[in-house]
Amino acid sequence: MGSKKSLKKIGIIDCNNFYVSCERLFNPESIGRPTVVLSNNDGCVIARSQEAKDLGIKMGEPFFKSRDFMDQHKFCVYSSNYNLYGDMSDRVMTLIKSFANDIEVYSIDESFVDFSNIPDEHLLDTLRGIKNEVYRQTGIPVSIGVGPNKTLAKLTSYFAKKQPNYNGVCSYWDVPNFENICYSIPLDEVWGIGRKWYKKFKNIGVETVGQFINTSDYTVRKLTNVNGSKTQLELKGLYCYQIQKQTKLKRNIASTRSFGKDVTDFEQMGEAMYNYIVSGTKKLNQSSVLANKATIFVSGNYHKGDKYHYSKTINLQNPTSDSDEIWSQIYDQFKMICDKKEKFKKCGIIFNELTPENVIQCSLFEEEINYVEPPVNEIKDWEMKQEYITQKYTTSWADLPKVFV
DNA sequence: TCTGGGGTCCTAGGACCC
DNA sequence: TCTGGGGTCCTAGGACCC
Repeated sequence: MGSKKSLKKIGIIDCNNFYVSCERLFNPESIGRPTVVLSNNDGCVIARSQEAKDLGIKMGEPFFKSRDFMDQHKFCVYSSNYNLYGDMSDRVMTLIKSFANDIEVYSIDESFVDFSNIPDEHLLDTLRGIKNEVYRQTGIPVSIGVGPNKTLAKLTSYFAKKQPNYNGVCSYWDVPNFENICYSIPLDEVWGIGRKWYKKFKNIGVETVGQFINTSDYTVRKLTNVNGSKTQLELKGLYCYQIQKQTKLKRNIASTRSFGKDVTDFEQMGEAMYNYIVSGTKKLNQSSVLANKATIFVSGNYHKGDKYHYSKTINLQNPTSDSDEIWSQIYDQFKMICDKKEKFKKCGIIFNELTPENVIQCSLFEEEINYVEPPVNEIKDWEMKQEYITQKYTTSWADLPKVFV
């Protein structure tokens, strides 16, 4: 037990069924009923309550396919409301930060926390305390896993959720026979092993975490990349992925969207793209950065077999967040990639090589930009669908009820 | 006329994550 | 009829240079 002292104790705190939990705070009628939250365009299911999971609703399932089933079972269905989730996330993360210094906000509903300074004998009590306090102050239930590194923390939180007796808090060092249990955990439950890699390993007879750990590093490296190797090392107990205490500057900012319907008209494509440029530049401004490059793309309806995707990266003449400047500079290339097909389902723009806007850049040769008129069009096939949005409560935080106190 | 290797940079595409 | 959006990182391959 003494050797444990030298190890890191890395925790993962994640919110259970986060979007559903947020909706339930303001729509209490959904508590106890199967509940789902839909993606943009009400396209597919991106969050499920436990009741929905128990009824067999899968993550990413197309909504139209299970709509009738959901009606029959009296589901509560919500279009996604990212303002609400973002606000709730801030509250939860701020609270967690008040308990621990070294925290990495990893996603909207998860953070890694370094608990290394907490004595072994107090670890579980501390974690339970955090779980209870987050629930008491925000109404959001969380699960916590802790282990010697991020990968094992994640795997441990899988236990915390799966096994009711852990009550949402689980330590790697308290799981009896962890090594043996690994032979009953499917490899794709591991953080860092996705669908494609799982398939590759399955093909060579490696299907469980235990088997993966015992696969030669040569094979792992051959079937994956350096990150696959790191994942294997972490499962063996080594520490490879650091906690990022400082939030890193974003490297890219994107604005992309699927259309409500297929779009065939170049004018409409142009209008959609221009709109995404405008909303993308708003994000640039919010982050106080300018873009040096822009990648534009158009693609077909993947699910209908139109698997084409054309993209082009454009070097912008000056670092900029001006939508008309950007529109003018991408226009020719955009027309070119649109000419390759006549039917599209999606397009977007990704800004790359971002620089802080307060750093003034002087270019030696100020080139003239040939401005292109922004498009105007009446018909908007590309606009998205949102039938189940609940707008309330997101604008006024003073009205936020303190539930579940 | 024929023949090379090594380096950088860029981009597209593919894997992963939530 | 109807299948998300926004990120990160890695790698292969082409262009170009010496």
